Amino acid sequence: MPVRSPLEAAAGRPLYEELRARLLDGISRGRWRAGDAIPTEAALAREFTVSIGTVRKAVDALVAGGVLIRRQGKGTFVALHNASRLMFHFFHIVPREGDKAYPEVSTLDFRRDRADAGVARALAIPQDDRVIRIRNLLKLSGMPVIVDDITLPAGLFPGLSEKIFTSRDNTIYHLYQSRYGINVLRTDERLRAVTASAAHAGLLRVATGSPLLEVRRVAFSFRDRPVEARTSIVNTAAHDYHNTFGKSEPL
Amino acid sequence: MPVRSPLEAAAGRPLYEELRARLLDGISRGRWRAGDAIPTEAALAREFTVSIGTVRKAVDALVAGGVLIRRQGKGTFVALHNASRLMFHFFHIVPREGDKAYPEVSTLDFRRDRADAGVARALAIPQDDRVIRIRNLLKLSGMPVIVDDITLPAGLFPGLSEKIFTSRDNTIYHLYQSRYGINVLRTDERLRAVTASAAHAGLLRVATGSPLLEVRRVAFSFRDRPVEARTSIVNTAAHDYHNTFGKSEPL
DNA sequence: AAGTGGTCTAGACCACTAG
DNA sequence: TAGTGGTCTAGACCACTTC
Repeated sequence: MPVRSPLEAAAGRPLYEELRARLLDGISRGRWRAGDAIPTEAALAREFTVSIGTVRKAVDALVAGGVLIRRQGKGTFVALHNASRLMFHFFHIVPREGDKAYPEVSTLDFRRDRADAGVARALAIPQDDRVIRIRNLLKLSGMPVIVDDITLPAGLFPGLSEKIFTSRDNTIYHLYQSRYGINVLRTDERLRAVTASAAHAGLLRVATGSPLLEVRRVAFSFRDRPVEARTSIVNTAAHDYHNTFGKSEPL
Repeated sequence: MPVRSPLEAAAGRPLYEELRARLLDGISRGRWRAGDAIPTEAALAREFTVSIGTVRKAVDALVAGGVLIRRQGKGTFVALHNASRLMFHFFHIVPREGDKAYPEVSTLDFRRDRADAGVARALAIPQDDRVIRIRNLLKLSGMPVIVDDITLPAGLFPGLSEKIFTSRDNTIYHLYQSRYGINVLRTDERLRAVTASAAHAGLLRVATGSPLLEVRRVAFSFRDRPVEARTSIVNTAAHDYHNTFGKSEPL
């Protein structure tokens, strides 16, 4: 008799949907951690008493959502936030001419604070809850282009210090994932044009009042839980915010 | 003996990939037009001598790409550009507070011209090729918010006149599709912050030099053929460019 | 009742990875 | 060689739409 109850045809829900939810639950509860292999398709079929075709359909959905990664001949793994995945999915600033480049990040400020109304709403936490605020300067090809102001709910990142934050050998989202088990699956961004404040103008080496691009981003993890709020101020003199919609359909 | 040759296992390509390409080809060549039903899954399986499962996998891919739409009990149809699809996929300007609203469009200018270097590159046509230029003003809740400058390759839109353009009863992309068989499947957008020119300032009722958001979009049809270049100037005083990345994974 | 897409099964065989 | 995911088949049954 299996430890887990076999899937039940819960309320008209397809079996593969139910299985997908169970797998996602297993990941978010830590049964499998980022980088781990989940059981083989045959093993999952046995465990949940469904056919392999149904397992594949459930796994397909999670692969499409960026939660799992298949490697033929090796297994199916919980997605890791590596640098290239981040660049591809969540970093949208590119040179107007030339190729996409990796930013060089320096941390200007790291402090603990209380959530103001705006941040509290974005992160779905009570006002005055503890948060961590970080200011980063991002350079592209040596030129300062982006000022990031990041706000994290302190409760989700226990023990996070400036030293840990700045000594990471990888991206920020990788740190969230490897140290705190927080996988960023989705982001929501709102953009507007603003004029440079004196502080931003100084950091980005433009005149006060210059037009800059403001990107307000909220990052979400499993169950659409907000885990980071970020405001980026971008000098778009030589860079664009770039984006495509719809899949390319190679014939 | 079928009119079309049955699928051949072309060069290590999966059958469903080959079938997907054939279906896309049939659509882009007019075998089925927008709004038409394609043959039933059983009929396609017979025609191409594959199993229904393989047909479903090919159709799945085209549904995911927005080319086809399934309707249970009725059939599978070539996607139509209706207003809600457009709003959802290709219109990203939303009020900072409140719900997404449909824009009210008025055409300020309509003329024939020759492609300059920038437009020629964006549309992949020779410089000095004939193009159609259109300027639209978009109002949201009665306020002028966006100035659109649209450039179309004239060769793709024979006989398009200001009267036809402005008397349409639906969206612009719907006109492309219903009158010229051009389905917009993908867009590529680049954003930057600019300062308002005198002309834009007047149209958008802001001060000259105000920060505005510039969106440069190229729209692509089948085979990644560019069919429209558009520069939008947006007053982001009360509106945002809004965008999400990654799928939401409801548990 | 007939026809459509939607779900699910059980299994065969292939392509890739590792020891 | 053994084990993994990837492709493909043939069919059963269900849910929805239309007549």
